[in-house]
Amino acid sequence: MEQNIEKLQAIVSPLLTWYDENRRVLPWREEVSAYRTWVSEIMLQQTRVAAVLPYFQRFMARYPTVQDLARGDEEELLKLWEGLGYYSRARNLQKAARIVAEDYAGAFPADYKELIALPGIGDYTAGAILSIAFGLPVPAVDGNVLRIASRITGWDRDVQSTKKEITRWMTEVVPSDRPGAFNQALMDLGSALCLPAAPRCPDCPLRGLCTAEREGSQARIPVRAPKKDKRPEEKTVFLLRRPDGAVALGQRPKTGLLAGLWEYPNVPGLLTEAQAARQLAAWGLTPLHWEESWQAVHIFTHVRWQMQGYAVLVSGEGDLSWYSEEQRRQKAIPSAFEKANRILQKWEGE
DNA sequence: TAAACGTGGGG
DNA sequence: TCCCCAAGTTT
Repeated sequence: MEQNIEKLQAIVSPLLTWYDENRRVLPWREEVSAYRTWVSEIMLQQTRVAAVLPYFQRFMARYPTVQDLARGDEEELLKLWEGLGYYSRARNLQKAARIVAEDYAGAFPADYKELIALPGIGDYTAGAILSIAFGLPVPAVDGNVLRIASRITGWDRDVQSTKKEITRWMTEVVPSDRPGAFNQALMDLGSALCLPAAPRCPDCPLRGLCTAEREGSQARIPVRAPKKDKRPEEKTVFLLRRPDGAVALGQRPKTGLLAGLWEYPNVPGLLTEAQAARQLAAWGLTPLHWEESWQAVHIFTHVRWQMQGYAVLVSGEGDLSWYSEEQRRQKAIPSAFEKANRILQKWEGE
């Protein structure tokens, strides 16, 4: 074990040197504060840097301070978050902002236990904020660190105990003079060179210090958990427009998948056009013109939606709720309904 | 502890 | 087209 810590200690200096020359220029690195580090880390959870960039910029323009976020409207926040996924992150972000604003007078606590008590902040994010924003020598063990540390040490045990073990090692290894740079260097190395499938070992500054590279075991380290099956779901989605331009939308339940976001009316199963016509009648609507139909698949982490879509011009109000273009602009509709969104955009452009 | 929780990009 | 993800946290 001690040997693994020594292997990791050996990478600190060459990694920092590499980082100083190769670090990515990122908006949350240009100007560092606990608030900005926190927001960026939440957005980056399970999300690529390129996807985060535009969201981060818009977010900071709209909510420059934690007080602005605390005072903000949740519906507007979700609209800003629309398309970024894992929407509970946005809700937790605001819950935490309100706690920081009220209980901490707007100043993030530089304390692991207090940070981790905030909604949405777990072990990794607390470590990232403490090291990057507060300069404290704390590890921030994410997927990159797991991958790099297990390869450096040649750790090929199953994934169960890996994170705890590597966190223990990294606690000893994080340099107290540049903890934030060290943690971010690991992220950049993991993103640029120490890739999951095809690591670019010949270009790596840690070549010669890496057990996996020496043994040629990069491909099987870290050991990955077996992938799980996705539950198939079939649904029929209705893009319904009235002659006055109003479109039917519904709000999803407050819990579960895409909680609280808006969606087009939909029912379980793949309906034929005749069945869809009966569904419209059941809602109390009269079809005036069947505009178009489509098929779409949307893959979530654990569910696969197979969708049949119908775009119909209808009359009546029925049991549904109708919204004008102005009202729709303020509602967050997830990417799962992209096809319908696109058709609607086309209509709005006409 | 394992499952739930999104999305867009790359191979 | 399909599979694999990417700076995890919550329950």
